[in-house]
Amino acid sequence: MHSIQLTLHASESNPKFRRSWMFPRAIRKIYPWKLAQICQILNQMALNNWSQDIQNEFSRLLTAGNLKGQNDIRDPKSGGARTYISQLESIGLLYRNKKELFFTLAGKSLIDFETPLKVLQHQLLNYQYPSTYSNGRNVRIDPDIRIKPFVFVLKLLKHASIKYLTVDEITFCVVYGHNSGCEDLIIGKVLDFRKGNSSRSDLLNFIDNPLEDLSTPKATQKDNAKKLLVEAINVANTFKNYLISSSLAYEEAGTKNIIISEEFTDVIDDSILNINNFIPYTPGFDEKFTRAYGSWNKKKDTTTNSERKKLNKGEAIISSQFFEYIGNVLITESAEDFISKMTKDFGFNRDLVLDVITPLIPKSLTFFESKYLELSKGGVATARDFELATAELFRTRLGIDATHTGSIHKKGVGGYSDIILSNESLGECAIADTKASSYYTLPSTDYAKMISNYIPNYKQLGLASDHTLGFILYVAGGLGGEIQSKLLTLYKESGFPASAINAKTLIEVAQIRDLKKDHIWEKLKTNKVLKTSDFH
DNA sequence: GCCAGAGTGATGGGGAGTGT
DNA sequence: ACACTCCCCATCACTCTGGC
Repeated sequence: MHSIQLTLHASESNPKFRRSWMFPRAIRKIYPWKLAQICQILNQMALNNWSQDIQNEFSRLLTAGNLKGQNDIRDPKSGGARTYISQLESIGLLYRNKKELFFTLAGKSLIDFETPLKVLQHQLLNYQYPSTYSNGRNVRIDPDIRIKPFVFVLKLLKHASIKYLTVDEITFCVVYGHNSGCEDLIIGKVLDFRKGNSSRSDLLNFIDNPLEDLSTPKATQKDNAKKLLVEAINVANTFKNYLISSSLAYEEAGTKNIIISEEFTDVIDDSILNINNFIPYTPGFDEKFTRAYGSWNKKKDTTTNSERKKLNKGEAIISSQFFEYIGNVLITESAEDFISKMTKDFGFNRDLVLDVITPLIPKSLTFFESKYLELSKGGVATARDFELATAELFRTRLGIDATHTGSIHKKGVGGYSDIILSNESLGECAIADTKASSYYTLPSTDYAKMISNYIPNYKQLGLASDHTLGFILYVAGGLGGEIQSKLLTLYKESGFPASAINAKTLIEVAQIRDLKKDHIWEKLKTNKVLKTSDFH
């Protein structure tokens, strides 16, 4: 155990093993709703005899559901479907026993709408080598490599001298992340890379022994360092897409820099503390490993799962399309857009569509969470969608009247805030401004806009002219700096309570059951950066 | 031990999408 | 309009299995 470095050295030139990370890339953006979509389709198949025929049928269903391209299967023994299965297995949603497939508890939770984003985060934070996947015949990651890739990179992202990573820099992790002791080596390489203002074309210069370090058992051109490096960059790109899909990190607006998501600090820090706690893996006991890996909240889930209702082929397509829809659109009461798409484009009967989706609607918000977080940090590119989604969230999920005023043009000087909230029963309204920023500090220009434009102007909108102004609210992806004291100053100067809330908190509040509108309204007046616990 | 057929999933590339 | 990024997938090199 003390000789990890030595053992690695001994196998360094063993061409039987891969020396770098690998992830299945059937799909790279593994958004929770997308994984749920694939699991949903798979769940309609007969899983007790996973033959090539069933695999081809699975491929056809993926095509029918617009989940993959419209290509016909040319090779009768196509590995396409197997790559999807391998991917679901590698993140612990599925395990295999001889010719049968089974969902793990994590996999079941995903289809059952139980906190899908948390499930994915948990699975990635527990992703480890060695594993069933890393020991797989075509992967063959060196069994001495012992690391949790996602936790390792998140820890680097927290490092004071690193702070962000690009795909090029993540390639160093892919190639040299053999155990947690490799951190210093990688930090050194990243800093050297930055110091030289290097680009992708310089990357190979930072690989010590390209042909050995980049070697994989299946590479067809084992002596072509450039090709091998492209492959490692591809793995880094896949890794980045996995990580971003889980919302644990995000791409900084306008750059290619990957940055840690502050709002998930608690789960991330907990995983960093446990970075050296591995799930035991013994080659040959693959089912045992994956079931342990996939039992994400085992303590809670002791009930025997009742057999899920099998949907027919049409219903499975409607259902899986609906997962995609609710992953990308915050739906109101009726999902009319979706219904008309399914009737017009797919030719389904309206009643059938309603039958399938009606039970899914109440919990649909849990799938929109990752999209909302993405919008909340996207800068100018997503600012408008973030305004609209926030207004919709207030209206349909918090029961508070909200009007999107961000695009109303004001004659003369100044403008209006993004959203006006109103509460008839109290005779009050409120000004809300959204900021699609990951680190919003309420800068002085915004402060001035509030004082000199939004507050004096809002009554001209005629939406709430007879209402008194109850409070001012900022909604942003992330909040930081001196925002707390600035809110207090704003309150003192304007006379109106001023609060701020981040996107994650707002969407969590929207998921709390039985919150009364007036209760939320009062909490929004508390003059501070709000937390979910403030609303209970 | 040898062979043939079945199983496997990484590899490399076509091409859609995106930014400028 | 052009360059670049990166998504998704079918192929195919390799391994395994079982019959003799």
